[in-house]
Amino acid sequence: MQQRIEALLSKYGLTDFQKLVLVATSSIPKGKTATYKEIAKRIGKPKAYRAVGNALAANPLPVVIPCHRVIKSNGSVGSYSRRGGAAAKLRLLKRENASSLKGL
DNA sequence: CCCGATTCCCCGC
DNA sequence: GCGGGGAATCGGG
Repeated sequence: MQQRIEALLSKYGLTDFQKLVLVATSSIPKGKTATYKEIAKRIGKPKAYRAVGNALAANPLPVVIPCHRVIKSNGSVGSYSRRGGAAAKLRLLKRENASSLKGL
């Protein structure tokens, strides 16, 4: 479970906050998406939405952590690993979960 | 010290 | 009611 992820992240040299965010992200239910704020709230820092994005940006396990499932509060995908990646992320979400996206 | 995958509030029309 | 801009906030290098 997520516990496995935390142990894995530990060897990546990440901090507690990083691991916390990544684990919370990996815990996102299938067929659904979570907002940065939701993740921040989940880890106990509802105001750390920005830090949450930072943690996801350092996500060393993109195969275990569906960072593409994490979007903005207004329904937009926000950004991704690199510029323009948002389009791929949106496409991925539509193909994987078809969640409540904004619609481009 | 500065920046970053964000969010919310206020103002104007 | 809608759109745009600025400030606030948290952590990491």
